[in-house]
Amino acid sequence: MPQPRKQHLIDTAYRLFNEHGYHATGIDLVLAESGVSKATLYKYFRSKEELILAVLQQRHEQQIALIQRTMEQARENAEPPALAIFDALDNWFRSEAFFGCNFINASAEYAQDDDAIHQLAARHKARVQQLIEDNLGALGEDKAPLAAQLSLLVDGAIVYAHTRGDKNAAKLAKKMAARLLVG
Amino acid sequence: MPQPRKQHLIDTAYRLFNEHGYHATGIDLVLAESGVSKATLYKYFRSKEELILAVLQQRHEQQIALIQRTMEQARENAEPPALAIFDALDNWFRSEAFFGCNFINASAEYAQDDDAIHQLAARHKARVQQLIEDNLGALGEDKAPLAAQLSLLVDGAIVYAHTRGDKNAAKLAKKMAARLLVG
DNA sequence: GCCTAGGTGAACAGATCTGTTCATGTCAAG
DNA sequence: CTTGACATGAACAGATCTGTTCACCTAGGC
Repeated sequence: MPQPRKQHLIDTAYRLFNEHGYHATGIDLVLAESGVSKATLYKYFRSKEELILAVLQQRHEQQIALIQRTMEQARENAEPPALAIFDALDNWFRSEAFFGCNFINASAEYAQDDDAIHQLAARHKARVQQLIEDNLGALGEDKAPLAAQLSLLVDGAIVYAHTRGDKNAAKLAKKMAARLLVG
Repeated sequence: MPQPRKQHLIDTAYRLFNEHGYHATGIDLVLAESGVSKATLYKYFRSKEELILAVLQQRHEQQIALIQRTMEQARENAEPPALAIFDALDNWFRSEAFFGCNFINASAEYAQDDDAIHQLAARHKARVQQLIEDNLGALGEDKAPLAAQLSLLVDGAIVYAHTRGDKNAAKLAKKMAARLLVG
């Protein structure tokens, strides 16, 4: 087993950061909830910031994989891949563990754009947007701005759902996305 | 002069909360930057949370007033008031002091939906959406979902601009909004 | 001059934060 | 049985946090 405790720390921290935010979640709480000792945490991570970055990095990879799977499945069903993202959002909003997007929330807490955490969030969003663009199919040469608009809709839906506690945000955004795709 | 120090505390705290976030901004920093003593702060506010709520409440009133003014001016110029909001966003994104929306950021840091700060943010967003709905003009009976969609676009533009540092988000959102309004 | 209201500055309490150190415990391989 | 790798628990340092208290100062009204 490769580093089971490191992984357990990341998973526990991920949950707590979501529920209570990054600054509000102390290292001691992560340790208590995970049952790992403080010395072990600081063996795997040089600082709390490094733990945060590891959590976001893992979440980044999971999200990208989920989006790719969702789009692939949609293409098999002869549906527009870009629209399928909003169905995935809909599922997410209706799950118990929805406290907004990790990256948007991290951007909010680390608001300065030269902060490493803020920049990681920006890179994640750019990667998602690129993924959308790559899956637009044969839609003329204006793919880039269209992907940007769809990406903006994704962020809008997430924030709308979280701040207002309104789980219908994904459907709302999907209608707008569908309009964009018909040209 | 009615309570000039109280106002000064709110203004200073507003700036610092924006730049560094709510948890990351300590009371002591607000005091140092404002030049007010700690005893005075705790005379006007029973706790840090109350100061945060006062900052958000003031920001709420200012935002509502700005949106109303923007829409009124647009109507005088025979432009769609709902679209004018995105021009106001564009100005905001290009100003120096743009660190995202106070209410979205506060929602992110106080992620639990039963938190007083989270709820104040939700009420603000609902009020803005109501304002949009009231200014849709003669657009059939489906004003409510249209206002919700425009509100989602506003949030999307703000988050897009802040996380990615892309100031063109307002124009991107405005194009989508214009599409929605033509019916 | 005197009183009062409001503000300051500084000290203080008590909690909590990140990060370090180290003696002890455990367990598997040789 | 011994060794080594790994983890624990607890104490510790030092900073920082919110919130309280109080002696002092200052300015305006009488």
